Amino acid sequence: MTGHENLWMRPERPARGPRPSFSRAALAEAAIRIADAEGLEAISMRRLAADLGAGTMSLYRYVTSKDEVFDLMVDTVVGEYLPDDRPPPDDWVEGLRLLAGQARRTMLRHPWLAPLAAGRPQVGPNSARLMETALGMLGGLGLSVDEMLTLVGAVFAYVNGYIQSEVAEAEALRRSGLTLAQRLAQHLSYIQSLIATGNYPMLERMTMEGGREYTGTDDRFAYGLDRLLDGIAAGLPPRGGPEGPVRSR
Amino acid sequence: MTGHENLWMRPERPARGPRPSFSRAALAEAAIRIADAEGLEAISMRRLAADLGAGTMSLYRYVTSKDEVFDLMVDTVVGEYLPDDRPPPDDWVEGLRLLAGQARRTMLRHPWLAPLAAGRPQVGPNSARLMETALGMLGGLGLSVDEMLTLVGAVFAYVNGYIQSEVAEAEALRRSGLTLAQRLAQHLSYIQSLIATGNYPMLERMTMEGGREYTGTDDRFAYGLDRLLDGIAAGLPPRGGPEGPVRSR
DNA sequence: CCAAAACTGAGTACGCCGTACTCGATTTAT
DNA sequence: ATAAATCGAGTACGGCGTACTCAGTTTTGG
Repeated sequence: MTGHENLWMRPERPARGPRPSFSRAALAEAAIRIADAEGLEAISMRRLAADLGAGTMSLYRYVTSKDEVFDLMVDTVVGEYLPDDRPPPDDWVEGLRLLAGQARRTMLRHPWLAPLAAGRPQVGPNSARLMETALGMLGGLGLSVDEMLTLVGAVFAYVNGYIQSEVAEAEALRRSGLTLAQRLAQHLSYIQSLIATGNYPMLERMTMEGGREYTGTDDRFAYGLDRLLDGIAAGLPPRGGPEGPVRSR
Repeated sequence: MTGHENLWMRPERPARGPRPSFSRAALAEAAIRIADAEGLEAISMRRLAADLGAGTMSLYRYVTSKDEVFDLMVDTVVGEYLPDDRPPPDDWVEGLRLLAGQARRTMLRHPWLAPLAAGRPQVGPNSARLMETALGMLGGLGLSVDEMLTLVGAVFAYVNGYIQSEVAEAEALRRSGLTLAQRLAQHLSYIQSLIATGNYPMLERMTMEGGREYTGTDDRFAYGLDRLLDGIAAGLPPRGGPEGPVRSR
C-alpha cells in the first residue's frame, strides 16, 4: 500500500544493501538488442537474464514483471525521437513534421516498437519529454492546453496508425521469408477467386492497373501527414479568432 | 507445395471423410465470445476447444495454428464495419466518415480488435469487401487506383491510430481496476516530481488548467478526422485538374 | 569499529501454454 | 461393398512467467 506502484516512481537504487550488478538502463539495452536482432517474441526472462549473465529470477530485483521490461524498452527508444539538440523550428507545422519523421525512422529501425507502444499508455520520462516538446511547439498559437492535446493527439494518431500498418506489412513479409513478388503471387489466385464472384470491381481494377506507378511509402506517409496538417492549419483561428480547433457541432 | 498455404484458399469442407463437428464460423464465434468477455489473453487452444466441446488437438483440423484463429476472429468482426444494406452516401466525404464511425464503434465493442488487426495485414473476404467499399466511394473523383489507395490509406491510418490509443487507455484502466480519478491520483506524485525538475513547463500548465474543459473522446476523434478529410478535399483537383492527391515534391 | 538490518542473486518448482505425433473409429465416393 | 480419406481424442515435449526460499554480501546506525 505504501509502496511505489509505478516503475518510474520506484527508486532504482534502494537505500541499503549491496550494489546491484547492473542497471535498469543496461537491462533495457539488452532487451532492445535482442528484440532488434530476433524480434519481440525472442525476449523471455530466461533469455534476457542469460544475456546479462544473471540468474533468471534476479531480473525481478529490477522489475516486477515482464511487462515492466517492455515499459523500459519503449521509454528508452522513444528517447530517439528527440535526437539532436538543435533548436526546434519556429513554425509549428515544420516542428510536428520533423517529430513525425523522427518517430517514423525510429519505429522502422525498431520494428517491435510500434505494436508495443500502441498498447501501453506511456508515462515514462522520455514519453513525457516527447509530449512536452510537441506541446511546446504550439505555444505561440494561443490555444488552451486541451486544444493543444487534441491537435497533437490527432497528428500522433495518424503517425502511429500509418507506421504501424507499414511495419506490420514489412514484418509479415520478413517472417514469411518470401520476396514481395512471391508473396503477391501467393495471394493472386485467392484474389482472382474473389474477383470471379463479380462483387469486387475495384479489386479487379486494382489488379489490372496496379503496380504501374505505385506510390512509395515515404510519399504516402507524407501525403496523409501534409493533408492533416493542412486541414488543422486551415481550421485554426487566423489571429485570436473565434474558433478553436474543436469545431462546433 | 501443392497445398493451400492460405487460410482463405483452403476449402472449409474437404472432399471426402466424415462431416466436421462444427464450422470455422462457429470456431470464430466462440473465440470472439471469449475475447469479448475475458480479453484476448484468455484465449488458448485448450480453452477454446473446451468451449466448443471438442478435444484440444481437434481444433487443428480447422486451423493450422493459433494465429489463424486470430485471422478468423479479425475478418469475422471486420464484417461489422458494414452492417446495413442502405446505399452508401453519394458524397465520398460522408461515406468515409460513416465507415470511420462504424469502425470505431466496432473496435470499442471488441477492445481486442484494434491491437490484433493492426498487426496482421488482412486478406480475408470481409477485409476485402471493406476495401472494396471504401474504394468504391471514390469512384467519381477521377483518381487512379493508386491515388485512391493512398487516400483511403491515410484515412484508415488516422482511424486505426486514434482508436488504438483510445482502447489502450480504456483497457489499461479496466485492467488496473481503478477509477479514472484513482489512476490520475496514482500518477500525480510522479508527474509532480517531473515538474519539480523545471524541465516540463507544459506539463505544469496541464496540471494547472487541466480537467477544466476536457474535450470528449468522440469530439477528439471527429476533430482529427474532419481536419484530415478537409485537407484531402482541399488538395483534390477541382474537376479533372492537374494535381492528384500525391503532392509534387 | 562492529553488529544488525537490508538487500542480493541463484535455485527449485508449479501451472500454464502451443503443438507434433499417433491411432482406432467413422464417413464418403466409387 | 470396399477402400480411401478424414475425424476426434490422447499423450508428450519443450518453453514460458513467476512464487518462494535461503545463504551470502553490503551498508549503516550506534
